[in-house]
Amino acid sequence: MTAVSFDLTAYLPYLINRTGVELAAAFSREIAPHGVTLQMWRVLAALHHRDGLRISDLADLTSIDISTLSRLVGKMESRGMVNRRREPDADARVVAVALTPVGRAAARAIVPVARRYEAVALAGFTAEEAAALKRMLVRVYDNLGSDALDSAA
Amino acid sequence: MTAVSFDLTAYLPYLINRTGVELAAAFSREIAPHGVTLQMWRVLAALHHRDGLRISDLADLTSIDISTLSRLVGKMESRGMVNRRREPDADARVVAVALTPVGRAAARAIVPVARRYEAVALAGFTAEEAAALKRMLVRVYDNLGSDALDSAA
DNA sequence: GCAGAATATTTGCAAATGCAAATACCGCCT
DNA sequence: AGGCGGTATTTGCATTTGCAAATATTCTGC
Repeated sequence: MTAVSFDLTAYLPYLINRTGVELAAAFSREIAPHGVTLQMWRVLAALHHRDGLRISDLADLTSIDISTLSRLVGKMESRGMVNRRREPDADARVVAVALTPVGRAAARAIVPVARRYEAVALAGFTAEEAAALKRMLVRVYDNLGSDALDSAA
Repeated sequence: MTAVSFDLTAYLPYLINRTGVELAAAFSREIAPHGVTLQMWRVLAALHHRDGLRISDLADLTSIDISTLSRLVGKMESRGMVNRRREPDADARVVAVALTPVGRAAARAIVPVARRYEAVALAGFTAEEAAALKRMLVRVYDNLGSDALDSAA
């Protein structure tokens, strides 16, 4: 600490960022053998959770920028993991992204790895503690949603 | 949920990632007026916490890749926020990065914003809850450190 | 004291990223 | 019916990113 003393190691954004980065790096290594990048996994997981999502829904669910996602979906499509369709009888602006059998198989193959990985992250936690952690993360996320950033000095 | 049912919304890496991304995006907007990017703030915060760090220490503390950091420090140096020095009587491979008065002033100006921002993120939390959340994040981080990724199926 | 393994940082390069503009389409209002 | 503001996605473009190789320096064993 210099001057205005600011304890980084007790600063929530710092703790969340480093945990997220570490989690991402380690998990990327885990799934690399499956020929899938972390971002691709995020898309697969979202579609596994609920198939036929629109690009913008995927953006919400994966926290990936829409433009990046548009290109990523294109890449995944060319690899035969997903397909885009414009529903004929629906809003022609929206693109529904759906898993192909290949994509579904990849998702199914990775889900157990993801579960195991979560277990590693939560080693030593009781079910109660893990649930409490998750609830708190949801609360933090919700706090950020309602942009309460006004009380300027 | 499709087939193998995987509840994304209760999946820790998902919860952490989206919170981290949201936190980063919102905070970036907050500090943009200060002419500082989020990554620059991370470096400033690390140096404010402890000045004269080496590039590799900064990488540990900020979770930024070393090569990215090398370039970022260069940019910050050219903006007069930090300076690099090779200590004459020490290991000549290492570069110590130190805040300049300009960098220190920027850090001091942003610290209150950061504090306020943390308060927004933790709105509705008791001090006890906030501390519990932080402790758990540290535990998760530590769990990932000791690479316990072996129990292959 | 010196060759070779190890460590700290920088740099080359291709890929990923994100903002903003372009495109395509919807739907309301008159 | 027709224009206009709004929404979904894609694309242009400059920047950021990260891996791997290059560089510079230290350390170890002989």
